Amino acid sequence: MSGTNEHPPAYDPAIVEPKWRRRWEERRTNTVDLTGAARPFYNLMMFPYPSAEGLHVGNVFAFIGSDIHGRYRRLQGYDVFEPIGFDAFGIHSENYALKVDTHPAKLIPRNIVRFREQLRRVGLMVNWEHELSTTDPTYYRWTQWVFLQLYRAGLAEKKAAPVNWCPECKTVLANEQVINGFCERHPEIAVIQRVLEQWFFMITRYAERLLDNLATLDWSDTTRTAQVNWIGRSDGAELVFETPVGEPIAVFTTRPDTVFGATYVVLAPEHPLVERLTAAEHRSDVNAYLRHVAQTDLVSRKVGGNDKTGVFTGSYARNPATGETIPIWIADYVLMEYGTGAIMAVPAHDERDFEFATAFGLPIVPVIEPADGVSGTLPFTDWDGTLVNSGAFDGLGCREAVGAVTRWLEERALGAGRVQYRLHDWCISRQRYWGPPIPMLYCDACGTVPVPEADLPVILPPLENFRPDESGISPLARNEAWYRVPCPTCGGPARRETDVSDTFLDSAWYFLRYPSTGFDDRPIDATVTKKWLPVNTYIGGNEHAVLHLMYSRFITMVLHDLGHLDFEEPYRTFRAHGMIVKDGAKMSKSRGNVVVPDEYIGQWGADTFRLYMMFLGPYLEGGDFRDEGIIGQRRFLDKVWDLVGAVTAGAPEPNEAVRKLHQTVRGVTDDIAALHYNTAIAKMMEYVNVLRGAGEVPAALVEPLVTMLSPFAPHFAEECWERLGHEGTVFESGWPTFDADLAREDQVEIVVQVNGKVRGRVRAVAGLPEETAVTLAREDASLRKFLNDKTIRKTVYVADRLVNFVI
RNA sequence: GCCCGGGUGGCGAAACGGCAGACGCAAGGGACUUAAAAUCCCUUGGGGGCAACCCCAUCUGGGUUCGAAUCCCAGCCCGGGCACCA
Repeated sequence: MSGTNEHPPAYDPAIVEPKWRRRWEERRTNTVDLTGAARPFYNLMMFPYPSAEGLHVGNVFAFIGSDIHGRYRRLQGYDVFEPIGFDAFGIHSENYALKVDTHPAKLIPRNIVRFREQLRRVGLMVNWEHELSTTDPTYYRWTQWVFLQLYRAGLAEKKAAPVNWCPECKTVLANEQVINGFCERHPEIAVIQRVLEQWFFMITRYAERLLDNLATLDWSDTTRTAQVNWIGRSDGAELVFETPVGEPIAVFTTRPDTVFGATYVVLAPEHPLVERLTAAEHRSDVNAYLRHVAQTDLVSRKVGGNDKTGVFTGSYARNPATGETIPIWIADYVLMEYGTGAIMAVPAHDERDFEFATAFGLPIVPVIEPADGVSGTLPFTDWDGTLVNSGAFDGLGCREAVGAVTRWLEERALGAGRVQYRLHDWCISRQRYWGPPIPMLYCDACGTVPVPEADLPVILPPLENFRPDESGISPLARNEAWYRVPCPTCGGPARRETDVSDTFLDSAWYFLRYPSTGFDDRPIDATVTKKWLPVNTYIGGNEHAVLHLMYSRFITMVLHDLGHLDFEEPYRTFRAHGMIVKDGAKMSKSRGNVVVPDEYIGQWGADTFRLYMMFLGPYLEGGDFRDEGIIGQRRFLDKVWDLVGAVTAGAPEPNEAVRKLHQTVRGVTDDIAALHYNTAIAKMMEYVNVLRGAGEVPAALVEPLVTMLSPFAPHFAEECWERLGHEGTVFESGWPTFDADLAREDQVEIVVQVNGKVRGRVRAVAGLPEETAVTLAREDASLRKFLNDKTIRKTVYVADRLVNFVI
């Protein structure tokens, strides 16, 4: 075998990568002992929706970044659990299935096979023994169980609610499928609204806790801010406007200080008092208006600013502050789902009311004078003003007037302080096929009855034709054999709920299931959950900053309150990574700019590709995908490969390379911890460049490099580790430590400035006292012409870095 | 309209308020080669100068500071999210 002119083998990922993937499987390298682990660390990444196109580079970017974190934690000595699964139910899969005319039950398993293969090839430290899919009855059985827990807790309610309806598709559309009021699939068809019975989760009852807890979480600020805004807390008051029909109109306002300027009241078209307050002679106008509103879809109704429409009811209400009677109008700029569904209109101090009052010739009474005394143009909506035309409150500042006016009205039972949230209750009904059936029954005798937990799962029945139709009722309603069942309570005839639940319910609890996938008789095993949860680090995209992250926090809180969990926040640390775009735009099938990683991984290997994705730009910011420059990462690996092949025995002499090693360990450690992967790679490259210029390189200088590189290029690092004579896995080598003394430079270059401009540099021993350094700087020859005989007014000294003379 | 990001060489980018452009790509020159590829060495923000050096330069305009890519104010552009929320 051995020749005389033996060259070390060149690095070939096509050999190295399959070899190590096989070994990891054989040796169960990525499997953690869930019961025995001493230092459990739960590293979570967002499970993908297994689309027909396969994983794209955006998904892979997210996974690689999370995987690097997991591997880094493992090297620090943690027992890292890094699971993956598939978010395979939902309207995406269903719509795609309809389009290609293949049943999702056939399509999805096919896609999952492809995804698994792609994920495997990326070289993630995934523990495949805990894989899950939301479409698996052993999973959605417990999704249904979660629904029942909420129902038991009184947090699930069925009520009528408007939905978007496309008359052409003959189906309910999600808000995101409505584009400027038109159906996304039929751009010429206007979407209308229809009222259907839907199941809701009462997440609004948790609004305050969801908001307050945010301050305690270690989350990316952008994500936290998004949640704060989504919850949208407003402090204000609910005020009472008496009406001739006995029942008063309650309005919510954040500006009770402007109540003296309320010149009319507006009801949402769906407001319960509309009917009773409509005077006979206005009946036909009102009915015509209500019909008009029903023709408009929910989205374009809210897209607004412009043309206000409305109609007068013919009735009047009493302004609780002035005692005057003011007209009651109906207008669709008032939304039933926010506040009380009615407002007091203060046209002088609200943009929308001003527009409406102008359009319909209603009176505009200013009650706030701008603080600067200049009577500004109306509407004046700022807080910095004083009250006028407001009786005893004239002269008060707006902010103090809020409390004073509210208290005054409260004494007469005409108002009270109130907090309002923008957060809506979570509609979880979908009149669709591809989801877990909602586990409820309707019995003629007993009414609404939950499916007993022992009868779960309610299996989603095979259905040849799952296309939604004009009925607005789920396709499951066509399967009579399935929905007709005896009532579990009385045995009489009952029918199943035929709606399925929202995909966001599937994903709201998947992280709770991963550690417990081995238990088929319970959703969440108490012992294993206590050990592994809450999640230590969750890394994912900010596109889920509100919905998914909010829903999973809510579900976790509810399960905690019911005694199923002993923590109420699911994710200790959340980091939002950036988005990978292509040519400046989000990747999407419709844009045709989706890039899949397969070709690159095939050509360069996973390790080069992983490094490349992470080097593309800051992980937390994302960037535009392009493929120029992959070669740079391959060159880097080749250089490390050559260093590994040429190491010498013996201990390293203290020299420049040793210092650089310790600096590199320090820098890379900090960078990885902060998810600054691009600069971590750059620092390793610098170190490699130093080693290459250093002549003989002892193994002790290369081994820590291999370890630091291993989270980024795991297969490559394993092979190098083996070539360095080690058995086992590099992931048990331990994260390298650094010595601050050895990292310290003993010579520094001090920049000498005159008035902030660099005029010279002096080399000096590090750590010089200020006086010595300043003297040294002043004597520098290149400074002479700038200083000459001028007086130095001030000297600024930054240790080991700079001296600045101000003249 | 509102809320988040972001604007730095030919390109991706770096830079505790302290030498702007680390690291990498591309490009140009050279070495090796019959040749090409690969590899190695050198150059590479703009302008001036034989040169040591000097001037200009981080979207624009102001400000704070001994000193600003970085902090503050105003504006422009790009990306993402929300959208009549009273």
